[in-house]
Amino acid sequence: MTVTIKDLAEKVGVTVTTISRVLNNRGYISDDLKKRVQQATKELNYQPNELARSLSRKKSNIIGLIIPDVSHPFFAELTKHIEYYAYEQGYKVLLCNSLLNKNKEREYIDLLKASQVDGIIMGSQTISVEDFELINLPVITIDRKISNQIPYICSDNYDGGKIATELLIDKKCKKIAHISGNLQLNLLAKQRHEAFVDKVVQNGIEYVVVETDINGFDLKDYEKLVHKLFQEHPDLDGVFASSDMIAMQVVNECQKLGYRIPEQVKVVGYDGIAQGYNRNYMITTIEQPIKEMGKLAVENLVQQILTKNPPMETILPVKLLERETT
Amino acid sequence: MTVTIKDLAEKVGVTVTTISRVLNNRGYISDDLKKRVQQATKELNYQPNELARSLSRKKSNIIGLIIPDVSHPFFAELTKHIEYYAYEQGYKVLLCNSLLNKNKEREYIDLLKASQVDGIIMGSQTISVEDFELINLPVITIDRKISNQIPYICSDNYDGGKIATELLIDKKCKKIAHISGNLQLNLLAKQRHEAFVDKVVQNGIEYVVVETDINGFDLKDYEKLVHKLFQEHPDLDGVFASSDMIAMQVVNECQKLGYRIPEQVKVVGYDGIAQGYNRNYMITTIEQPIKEMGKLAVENLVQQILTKNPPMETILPVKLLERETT
DNA sequence: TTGTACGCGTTATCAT
DNA sequence: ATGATAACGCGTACAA
Repeated sequence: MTVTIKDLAEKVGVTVTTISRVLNNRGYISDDLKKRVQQATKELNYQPNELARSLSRKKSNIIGLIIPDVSHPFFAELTKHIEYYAYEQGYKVLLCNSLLNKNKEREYIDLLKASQVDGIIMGSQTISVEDFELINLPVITIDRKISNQIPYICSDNYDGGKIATELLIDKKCKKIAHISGNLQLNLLAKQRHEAFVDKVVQNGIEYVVVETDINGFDLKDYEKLVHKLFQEHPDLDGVFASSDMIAMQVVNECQKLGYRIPEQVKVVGYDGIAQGYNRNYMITTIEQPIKEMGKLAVENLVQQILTKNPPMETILPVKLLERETT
Repeated sequence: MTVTIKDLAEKVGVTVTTISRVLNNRGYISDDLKKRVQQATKELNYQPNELARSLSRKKSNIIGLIIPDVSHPFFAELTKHIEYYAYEQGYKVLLCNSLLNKNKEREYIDLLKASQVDGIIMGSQTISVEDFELINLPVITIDRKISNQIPYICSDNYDGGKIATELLIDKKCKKIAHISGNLQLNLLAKQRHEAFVDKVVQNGIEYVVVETDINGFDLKDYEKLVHKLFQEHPDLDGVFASSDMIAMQVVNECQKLGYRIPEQVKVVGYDGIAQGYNRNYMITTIEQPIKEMGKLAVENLVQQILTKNPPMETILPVKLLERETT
């Protein structure tokens, strides 16, 4: 049924070796032969079996992408760009949603290794550092520094937190809340929190910090969190949310409560998702260079795969997008 | 370096055949041996090579997912559920964004075949019917009927269009616009358009139809389209948009123009994306059962792979979510 | 410029 | 209950 390199060889009247050579452009081959092979390839509709190739070459040209959840807009966009650049470099991407579930994450890592992927991009982060170091495969993490052995890529979280907080302070906010991602996950994103605290303390501003649940991105949880925040602190006049999704909830809650934005309450989000939910909302935000992050993640990983030595640390600049909520 | 089944066999003191048997639970094996193998597997940290397995078995347990763009919230969510159910059934998913580019789509199809995927879920749809039938692999399409040979899955587009249009008519709209997806793509989604036209004509309502560009989901294009629509038809009092993304643009444009919603203009969207951009926007919408679609797509495809005969046609019901824009 | 023969890691068929 | 060996489809020293 399936036509193999043998059939091709027979048809052309040479051996498989020669065919393989032609197909991979290795060594010397006569132009005449080249054409005959191409011809036969068309006629038989031959397609090389990548599985067999990978097995023989010990290289699958597949990279694994582990993220918490593609349906989160930040990761959706990141995934899009990763896929794009991976394809450009000749790699396929195997998509893995960990759902921030430790077991699924670990299982996926094993599965990826068993599948002989050439490398892994980790945008998820629940397993321990030790588990991580057992991976024994090219890996790059997004927004998390695991150890000195594993390259990571992130945007300048501290700077982002600083810019956001300073903006609110400049705009005369007197009591500012920071809604942070979960801090136990030990992401670099927690530097946004650090910058926030540094700035409000430096300026002697009253502040409050709350953090989201460790289990992911449930909008309803955000809703509750925000609701509770304003119940306990009705006098807030500034909010720095650690994602645009959260910021949207803040805007909604304020509308419900009848607080005018930006007159009474100012809101700054984070991420700057291009597909524009946020853009529609016109929320002031700190934009991460998601496309660039995806691109560099792929490039760094490919470098590792080719046993070059890519940078261990890649920190990309963020940008303030001031819109209608400040 | 890498430990293979041979190493295991040596260590345990049997042949690879026996090991393979134990690993795959085939035939009779003594309990004692079972334990020794498990023991050795742990000690050597052995992991079967899925590539070799797939090659030998002629089954990769990989399914290809071709969609226009994961960063579009509808597909992001669909992808999430597809990945979830695929994983549950023991399949990995290879992610392919066609970006609605005919060539990339075709290249990806070839790549997937070469990679020996067991089947393909097609959420993208630019290539021709003939090209499609050449695929010669289990395939299921989302929202497109290709031929009588290829199963498809969709929600009830006609009903959705009907419900949306009727709602606007019931609410006394006198001039209604429908912003449709591109009709040349020949998606089943065009039935929304058909239902719209049927209903407005039946009721003698003034109407106008515009359709989006064929090249994808650029928000800026939506913006222009909507802007132009209201320029040419400032007297619109109802809009049925074929996606929530577009509906959001309509809401924005109305705000810019100072049209009050829902008093002066009523808006109905489509999709009902759970992650809630729309939910935040509180746009009345027709909800597609995205999770169910993902689940059934995977199940149908797996059935095909196992050479059962799954249904050729799966049409799921939609639901009106009435919120604040009608 | 082309061919021979073996290896990649696993499964499957037939024996024993 | 376990083993020997071919097969899966391709790549690659080494030869010729």
